[in-house]
Amino acid sequence: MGHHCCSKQKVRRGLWSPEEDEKLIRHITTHGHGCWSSVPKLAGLQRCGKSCRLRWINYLRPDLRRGSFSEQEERTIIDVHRILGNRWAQIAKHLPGRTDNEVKNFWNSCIKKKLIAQGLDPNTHNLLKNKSNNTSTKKTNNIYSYHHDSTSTFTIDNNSTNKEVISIPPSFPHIDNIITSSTYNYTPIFVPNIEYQNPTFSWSEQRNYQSTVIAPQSQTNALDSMLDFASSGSLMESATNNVSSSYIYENIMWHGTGLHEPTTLNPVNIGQEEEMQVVQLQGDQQFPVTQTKCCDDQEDVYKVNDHDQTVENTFDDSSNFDFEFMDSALVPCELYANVNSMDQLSWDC
DNA sequence: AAGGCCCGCAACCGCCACACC
DNA sequence: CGGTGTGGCGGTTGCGGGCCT
Repeated sequence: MGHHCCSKQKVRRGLWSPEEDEKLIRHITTHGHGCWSSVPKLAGLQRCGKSCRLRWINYLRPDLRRGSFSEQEERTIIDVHRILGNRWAQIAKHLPGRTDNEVKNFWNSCIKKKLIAQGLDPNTHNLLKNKSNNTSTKKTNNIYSYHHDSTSTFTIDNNSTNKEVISIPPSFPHIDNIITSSTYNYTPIFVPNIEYQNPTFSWSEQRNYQSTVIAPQSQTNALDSMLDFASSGSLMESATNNVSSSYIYENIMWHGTGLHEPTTLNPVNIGQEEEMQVVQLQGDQQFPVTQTKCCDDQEDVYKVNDHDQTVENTFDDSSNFDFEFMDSALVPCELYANVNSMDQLSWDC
């Protein structure tokens, strides 16, 4: 087996010795790699060209950044992965000095587990759904996870037989204003100086019910309300949720955080429409968005009322996503870090 | 101390896209 | 236009070190 370039040769396999590394470095720094298939012969190595290339790119390159990933890098990986999926090479481009292999390994060994522990599907970044107890009503399929900052998480499975409480915040700020609409303030995280030649509208994600839950002081115990919800499957939410998401609109990637105002949190209300306002902060235009959540396991349909036009998009995972644009639109983590992270759900006092 | 197990990471494998002939 | 070689990428494997019993 093996690659075409090394099928005829007797090649070494396995870990590289320091001597082999030295030969490869010496050859490439003096001659460049040129055609990789000729590198082994020219460098005096009994390796296949492909192996040489991999060793250089992933390990020997002088511009590599070694060591553990910073929190900022981790955040960047999660955020970009949310949009691009397992496109490790593309993700690595946003992390200077990191290789696709490194990012992939870090994802598989670390981030993946963290997301699962947070109740998130590492593939979709959506809330994990409990498929094991698929009974007649939809509500038994849903797990709602509530997060507050990064220090604690508690998960409520609305089967009510599985309530795991890891920690509960000791107190909650008071909320005075009770309004019924949801307002999302979107800020562009990348504003290219281009004309809108090819308007796109792509949600990278929507996550309705993963949010910070802030109970009013009048509510003696937030946990009680959560457990009410868990047991009944329905609860008039006496809380204000921070919600964040991002999407692409008119070739601009927008990141939004906002308040999902008190509403009915009810897993059986799937199919009902939920209105939200998208407010463009740089400019005067507003884009009202109607978001319709369809049944489980079906596509979500989003209607965008853009000015006087209505654009309708149907999404199946990220299949309609403008990958090419994303590659150019996403910025390195140093610049990216000054916007609120999509997952950063902090107490809003 | 030794054996088993787990896990991170380097390396490999297989596939695809593209260039060239 | 098809065959071949090469680069690139994502998925997977397996080595080896650390930890536990």
